[in-house]
Amino acid sequence: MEVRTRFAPSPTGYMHIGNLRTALFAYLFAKHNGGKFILRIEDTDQKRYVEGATKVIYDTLKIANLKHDEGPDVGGEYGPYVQSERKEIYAKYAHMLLESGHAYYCFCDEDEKEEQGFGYNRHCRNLSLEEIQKNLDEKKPYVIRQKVPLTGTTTFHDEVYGTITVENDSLDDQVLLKRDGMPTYNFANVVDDHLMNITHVIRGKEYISSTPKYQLLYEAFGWQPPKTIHLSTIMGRNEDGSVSKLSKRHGSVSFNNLLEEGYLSEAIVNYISLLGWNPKSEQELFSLDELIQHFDIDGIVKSDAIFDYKKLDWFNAQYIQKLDHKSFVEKSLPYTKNLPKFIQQKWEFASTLAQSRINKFSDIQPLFEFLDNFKIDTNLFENKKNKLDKQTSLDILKDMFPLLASADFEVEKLNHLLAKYATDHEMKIGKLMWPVRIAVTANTVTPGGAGEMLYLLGKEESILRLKASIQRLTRSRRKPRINTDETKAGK
RNA sequence: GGCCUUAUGGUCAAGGGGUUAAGACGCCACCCUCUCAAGGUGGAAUCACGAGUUCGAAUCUCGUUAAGGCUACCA
Repeated sequence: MEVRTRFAPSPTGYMHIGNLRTALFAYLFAKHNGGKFILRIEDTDQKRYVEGATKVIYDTLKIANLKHDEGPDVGGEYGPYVQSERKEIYAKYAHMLLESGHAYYCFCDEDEKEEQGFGYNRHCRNLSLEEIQKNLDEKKPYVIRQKVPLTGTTTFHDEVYGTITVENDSLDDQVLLKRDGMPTYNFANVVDDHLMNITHVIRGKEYISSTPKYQLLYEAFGWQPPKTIHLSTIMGRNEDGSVSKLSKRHGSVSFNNLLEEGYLSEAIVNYISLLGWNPKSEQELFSLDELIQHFDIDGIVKSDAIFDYKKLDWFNAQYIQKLDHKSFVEKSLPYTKNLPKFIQQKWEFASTLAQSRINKFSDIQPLFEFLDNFKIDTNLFENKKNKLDKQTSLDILKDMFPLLASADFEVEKLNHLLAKYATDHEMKIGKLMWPVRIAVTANTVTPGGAGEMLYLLGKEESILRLKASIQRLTRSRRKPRINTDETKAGK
């Protein structure tokens, strides 16, 4: 039999990363088994209708490369694939249950509950035919509830959690059809999964508790229930150390936000594929095709996983480094808008410095923006490793200055010039590069070496900064003369 | 509260009676190096607790604890 899985999101307007992971696993399982992956929109809650929300779902699947074989937008022989368009179907099946005694009309108010807090008090469970008819004639609003057995147990088998049995008296008479005639998720999902020939239901484990009720529904209809594969929850670490379901307070949790921050879709997919599943090998970097090839229920982990942004960063950095120059420039360009002009103009070059230095594209801004603020601190010229103090730095810079002033500002030429100067003067390369780099950037930490920084700043600006540094160095040397005498005396 | 589920380093996790308890991220150190990255090498760090079964338990059983979920006319 052909494997058919489905992804059944409700259109909320954004795609939670946990949801995307469910879609991924459903897709991978179907494709690994040469089956079909179906998209169904679960929009039975009309109060929560969000404009444009289905588009978010289509876009997400498209960007993540999870191509569905059937769905509202691509069609298929089991449509319609939007639940709000299937209203009559659910009504029909609900009435079948009514007739077979597995469901009943309930005319209670919406807030009718039992005092102890456990579910509905079953007030309407045993209404006489006359009472029901009377209420119906009076056009009293009603819902249809599932008539769950009061005794016995219900058992189902989950492909990852194993066999689970519950007492029927712990199950409530859940609503199947709402007052507005729409089905609840709990009912619609059973009807649709059957009608759409779904063979494997893959969903979050928060549905485990409801599965016995679905099981009862399948039995009432005389249907063969699909196999279930429940997935652990993706959690987030709270500030106080506790964990809870991944939500906004933990960071970006929607696929879109992550994309905006500059994570690559492939990296996100790769990372979340390893959350709750392991390939039983040491491989960690997987393309989607490789994921399809290796995916296996055996590797699904039962315990919850905490989303680790640091590890996502690592995956993303791996994917970024693999990008060829052209695509890196292309993808990174939108993140350079607020950078100083001179860097934007030289982005072709600056991007090569960025590529190995960022985890995500939004790291670009902080990487380069400091270059716009030039505030020299003469202490930065002191560097023990290169045996540099202010005086030697000044000497080097002054000596070097005319050479740079007449130099051709190309990276290779600059680096060559600098290197040649060092060897000519029997100087360690670092001893020369350090003061030059500091002199033009006013920073000890820069995304590249002296040559790269000079080139990035351009000749005019570099010369200006060089002059300024020399001036400041000269002044700082003059003032505390008494102190510097010591070093001179030592020579 | 009731019911269901889960429990190996900080995180993802392998291992399902005998292992020096893999690997990855992160962290630390070193190497490379004009700084920062990248890359390389190495290191610290784990079986929630208590009983039981067994020659032997991270692994099987029971209990405890902790965490999460469900208990909606949400999904």
